[in-house]
Amino acid sequence: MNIGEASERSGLPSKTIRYYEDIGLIRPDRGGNGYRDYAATDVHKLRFLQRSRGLGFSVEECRQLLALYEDRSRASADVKELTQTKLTEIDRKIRELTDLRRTLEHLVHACHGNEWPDCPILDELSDGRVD
Amino acid sequence: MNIGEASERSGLPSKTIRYYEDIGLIRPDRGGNGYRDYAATDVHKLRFLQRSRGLGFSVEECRQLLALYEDRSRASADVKELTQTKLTEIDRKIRELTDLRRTLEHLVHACHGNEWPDCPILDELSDGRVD
DNA sequence: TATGAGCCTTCCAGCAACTGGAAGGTCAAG
DNA sequence: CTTGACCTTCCAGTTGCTGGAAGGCTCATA
Repeated sequence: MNIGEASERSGLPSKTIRYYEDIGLIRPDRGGNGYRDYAATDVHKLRFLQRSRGLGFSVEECRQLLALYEDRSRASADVKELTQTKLTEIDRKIRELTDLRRTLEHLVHACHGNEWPDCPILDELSDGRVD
Repeated sequence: MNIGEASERSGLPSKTIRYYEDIGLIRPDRGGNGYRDYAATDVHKLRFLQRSRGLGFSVEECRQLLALYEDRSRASADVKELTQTKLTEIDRKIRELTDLRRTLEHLVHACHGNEWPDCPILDELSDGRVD
């Protein structure tokens, strides 16, 4: 499939897809006409990249995450350790998003009319490190 | 408090804090010596920025989120709509992180030895849009 | 009072991760 | 066989920092 379709299916702009190829994240085939030719696997990877980038992982971190998929010997200790690190990061992100969500909801429902520093819910939010 | 302490308390490098001032996200006082002087409020905002940036919100989105806090008339329809939009985004991010987490765990526990395209768990992961 | 470490300041340059635009080749439809 | 929507490469610009130089401020210690 051409880059346009890959773009549509992955949710990434063509420009970005070419950029990801430049920096070695994906290696699509080329047709006789020089056009890039994407397989379903490539689209999976692109969608994966689209998501993990949007979740605040750097390109280098995404490269590591992709490597977890590509590594045939996933049982290795290295890979397990890396995965564990990433799982911890993901858990932290989920926690932070949940906090953020709670803050926003409370702001709308309970804090209307008050400015930030005076709002008790935001104090509560600050991870116990309020000072 | 000086920028160093604000940095320590917010988790943001001093460089980044000065940059956020450049682009108008925060406006600390200045002491007689020209040093920036951060209040507790500023640190709250900085910590908030540190988190939301790390969760994949753009600086402009963070500016909007901060505005939600600063807007004295939070009951307005505009603000409620913006908040709702952001809540939806946050929910999506949480869902995506949860998926990502599940994928990683499954990869370690169930898929060892197989390559990506053949792994049924990754098919299942692709949001029903596998093709 | 001076000297030095460790802050702080501004300014400018560079990097990461795109993003847009120009200039031109390919392809399917009419 | 042309028109329009694709595709290609290349180069320049933007965003969001990040590092370093050059110099000023502060405070402890000699």
